[in-house]
Amino acid sequence: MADIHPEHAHIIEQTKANMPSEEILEKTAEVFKVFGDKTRIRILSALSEGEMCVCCLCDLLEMNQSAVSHQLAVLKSARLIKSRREGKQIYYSLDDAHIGAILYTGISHAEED
Amino acid sequence: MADIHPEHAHIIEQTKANMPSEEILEKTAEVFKVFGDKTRIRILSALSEGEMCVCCLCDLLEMNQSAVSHQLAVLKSARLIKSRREGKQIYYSLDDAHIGAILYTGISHAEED
DNA sequence: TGAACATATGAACAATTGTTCATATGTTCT
DNA sequence: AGAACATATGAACAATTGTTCATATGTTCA
Repeated sequence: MADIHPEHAHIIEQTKANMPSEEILEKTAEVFKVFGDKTRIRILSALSEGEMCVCCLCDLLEMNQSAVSHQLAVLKSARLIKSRREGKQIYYSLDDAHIGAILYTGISHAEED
Repeated sequence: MADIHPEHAHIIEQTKANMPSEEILEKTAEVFKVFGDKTRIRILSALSEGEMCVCCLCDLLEMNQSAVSHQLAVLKSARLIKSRREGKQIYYSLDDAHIGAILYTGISHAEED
């Protein structure tokens, strides 16, 4: 590891002071981690069009019900989606508009170049 | 797996038609995956203040040089950061303004509630 | 109440990931 | 050219993750 040049010491302190807290950094990484899976992106993308029940998602994604439910649980515990029951079926939707915005930003970035 | 109700079939087709391509969905997940690590979020957060050399990052993050370089390589191959050499040192910075925007959106979300 | 349906959940396994250690590459200065 | 410095990279390992299979929970309807 190299010695720190005198003129760098100040920048390091400055940057350290401006960094979000460890707790926020941790939370931020956790949120992105949840977005960082193709199956979950597909679910979020579908839900960005409106609420949908589990069986529809299974059909849409062509995945078995267990795999879909597991990912819905991950998304829900991260508060990216919410659910409501209607009879036997459970409908999922994006938790708030913010989620759609994050998703859209990421998709836009991926669509470039 | 349940049968699809007739009124759902239409929604499924509609949603499927509006979904980004598999390639875009894949890319989107990959980008978020790179954002989904605390060390990398700390690096990106630091670089959002301006360019920084590797040894400064090591000092700032209190991590060894190898670990930092490995993560810089991940960030660079995902085109989230770029580098420039100045003598013996290599300075890293965010690849474009878009990256800062995505980071900021995630941090803002984490800061809520 | 019991059968059929819709969804959730636990265990297990392969695959992926982040860090460390050791070493290689590339630059500067004498 | 050789020494010192700054960074990159390969191998190895523990830890985490996504899916599958089997089964549990909760709801509706006869």
